[in-house]
Amino acid sequence: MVGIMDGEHVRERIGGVNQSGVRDYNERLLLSMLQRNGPAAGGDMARRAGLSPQTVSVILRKLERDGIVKRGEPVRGKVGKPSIPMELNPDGVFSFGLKVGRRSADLSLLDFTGQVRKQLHLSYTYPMPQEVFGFLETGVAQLAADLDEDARARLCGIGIAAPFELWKWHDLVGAPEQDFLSWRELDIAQIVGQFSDLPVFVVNDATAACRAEHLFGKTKDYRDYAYFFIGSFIGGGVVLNGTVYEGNQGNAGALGSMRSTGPLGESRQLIDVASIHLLERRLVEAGLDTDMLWGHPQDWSQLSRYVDPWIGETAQELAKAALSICSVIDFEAVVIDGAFPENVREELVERVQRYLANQDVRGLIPPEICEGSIGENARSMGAASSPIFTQFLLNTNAGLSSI
Amino acid sequence: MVGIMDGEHVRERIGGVNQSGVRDYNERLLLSMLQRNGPAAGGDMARRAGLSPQTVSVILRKLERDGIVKRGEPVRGKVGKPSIPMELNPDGVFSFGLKVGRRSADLSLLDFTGQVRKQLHLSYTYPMPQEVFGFLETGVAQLAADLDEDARARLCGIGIAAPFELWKWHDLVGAPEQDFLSWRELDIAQIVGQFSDLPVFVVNDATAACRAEHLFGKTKDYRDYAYFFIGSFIGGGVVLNGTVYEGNQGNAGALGSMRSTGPLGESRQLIDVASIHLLERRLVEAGLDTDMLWGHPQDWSQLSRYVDPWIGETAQELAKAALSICSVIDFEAVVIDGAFPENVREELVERVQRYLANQDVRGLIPPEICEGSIGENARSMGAASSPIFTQFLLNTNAGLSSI
DNA sequence: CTATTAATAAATCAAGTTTATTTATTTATT
DNA sequence: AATAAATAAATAAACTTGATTTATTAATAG
Repeated sequence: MVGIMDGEHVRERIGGVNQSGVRDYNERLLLSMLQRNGPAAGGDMARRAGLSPQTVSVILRKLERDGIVKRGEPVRGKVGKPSIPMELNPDGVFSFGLKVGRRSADLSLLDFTGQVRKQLHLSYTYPMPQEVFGFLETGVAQLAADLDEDARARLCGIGIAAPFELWKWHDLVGAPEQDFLSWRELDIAQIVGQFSDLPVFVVNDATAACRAEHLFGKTKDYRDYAYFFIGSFIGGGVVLNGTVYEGNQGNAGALGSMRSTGPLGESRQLIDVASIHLLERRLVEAGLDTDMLWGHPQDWSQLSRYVDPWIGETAQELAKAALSICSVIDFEAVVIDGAFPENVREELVERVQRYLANQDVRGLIPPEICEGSIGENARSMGAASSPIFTQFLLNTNAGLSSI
Repeated sequence: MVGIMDGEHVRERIGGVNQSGVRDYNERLLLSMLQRNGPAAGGDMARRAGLSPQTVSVILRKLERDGIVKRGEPVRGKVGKPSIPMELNPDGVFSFGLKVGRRSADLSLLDFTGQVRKQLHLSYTYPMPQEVFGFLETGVAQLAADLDEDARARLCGIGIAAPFELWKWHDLVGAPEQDFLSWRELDIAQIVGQFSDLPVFVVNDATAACRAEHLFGKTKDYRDYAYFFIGSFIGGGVVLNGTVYEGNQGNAGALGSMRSTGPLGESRQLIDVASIHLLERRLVEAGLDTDMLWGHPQDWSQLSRYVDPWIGETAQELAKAALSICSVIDFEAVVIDGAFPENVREELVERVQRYLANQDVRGLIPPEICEGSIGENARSMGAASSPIFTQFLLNTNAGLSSI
């Protein structure tokens, strides 16, 4: 089995490959194919993977025995024996995902196919470790208690999505610097380890959202793309070679730090000119209630007087940033999502496309600009998908060398 | 054997792995270790690669039989049987590299260890296909004729480094648009195929330079870095996970297209503000002879009145670009090289470091800025290294799936 | 001479491939 | 409607490849 059952976690190897590495690779490959393209018969998968039908058969039967894939309905109507499509077993793997945000935290229980089975929510004025991890501890216990014994044994980890260097936020969120600095000293894995034996994965929040979009989103199947997630603060993620790329230091896709230039030629960062907190500030200045921004379901239609110009400015900045991004890596597309209503996303993407047409693209292959499809939940879903990805799916950026 | 001898070229596979894939991977891994870290004994390599000594022994003996590695002098002085370090056989593989530049083309014959064995040079006012490929054809014939039969059989390919969308250059180089457009229709592999059976690899020129630096340079062994090559026009390359990353569409590291902003807030590209052609133009405006820029060996000391301000402006732009680049991928370093004298490179790097200190690095891990070590020849050497890399070394970005 | 280490041969093990068989269908024929 | 032929899927058995384990030999320092 790929990982969880025998407690075999992620090893960082430098080097050579042996047969069990091959088996692990091929297992992950088949699971990734099912994850990405949906149910498929063994013979079909063999053809696509370039493996012999027998090999695929052996691997699939083992995965079936382990309960992480299951047989679908036989497909009749063609000559010959009907084919039996195999599919991921939704109940085969479960995972927790915690998103730590500017104003709230979400805890999701995800199944193997990316369905959010349960979700808990916590609001605050700003996040503090004790409260957040208290929420996580009780939440994990509560959600796990609702599962039957078999499902509980199939919990494969806890993913935690938080902004990079959260402790530097104190001025932005209005928290006392001294208190907030305690985030810095935190060993998250150690804290979580005190109340759970599940493996813990800490990820950048926007990278988590990117992973959710990549694994579970409806976006076209691009091999390489950059991803924006516009929340209180804008962030980004990067997909290379069909796999989310976190970066050697875990800080790839820090697109909020892209340089922009103000009207007076002064240097700014994207985070200062293309984030929802700008819109929020304008609402505050206008004496309006900012809770309208974060309602469930989200509806910004009452705010169009403030939202429309915000979309315009944000789109302009995103268009410029998109091209700089594509100078570094020749992404096929730039995908945009965020914690806003769908019609806002749609409008934003359309405007970016329009601005892009007027940019200087010498030396570049201009990317397609398209909408993400998950929205606000992307971060906690992406957090939860990290343990699943690491233990069951194929990282095409790591080769065999670091499985 | 990895490739050349049995004429087995690069296949793009999508999928699964079998035993021969494993063998190929491990062979490439051992060769890459020798390439990167120099001679090493089998046992030592086994330890580092995490393979059994036996496996390494078998592979090395085969590579030795094939003549691409050879035994070094036994190392005595330690207890036990002396170890026999293995090393790449310089005469084991040869490759041609053609650089097509703004004012000249270079053809290099490279050996397996990266030594330029022979080099030919062609100058022009601007490059035209017929002249360039004529030079390549006669040059390849001439250099091959100088080799003995065994060495000739070990030629593994022709790498060609040219700028992206060369045909769009006509206004920059002062060529008649109509003539120059013929570059566009060109099927380079087909043209070269008419006079040579060697496999042909076309690469972006700056990416080629980056590969030369990565394989043969003295730069510290960073896992991920961005690379600038400043020639007539500035270009870039990208190293991810210890391997040069060309990009899905072959246009990764198009750093010349990074956006910059002029004093009036107008949008410009790096290529317009950080290239040697700017310096050249100023020399022309001052009525000076631009040949001083391109002499061999290069000496710009007479030009300091023009060079110093150029360095300053270039450094400022590079510092800003470096941070945008590191927002996309969390590179450990930014390496700077170019077709200029070493003291210019040194000064430039120092200034970039100084400018970087004043930049807004919120949300980023600031990269180290350091000097490349190869200089002008990097592009043709890098071009020549492409066939060697593709056929003998390990692409850690491709996994096993696309070897 | 002994302890130690390097290199490699022989036997073993793991995983993919090839070939052959079984099974469930559809399609053609009677 | 009954039956045979063709086809395709799935899998079992034998085979092949390549890494690992264990044992042996070689060379050297002390």
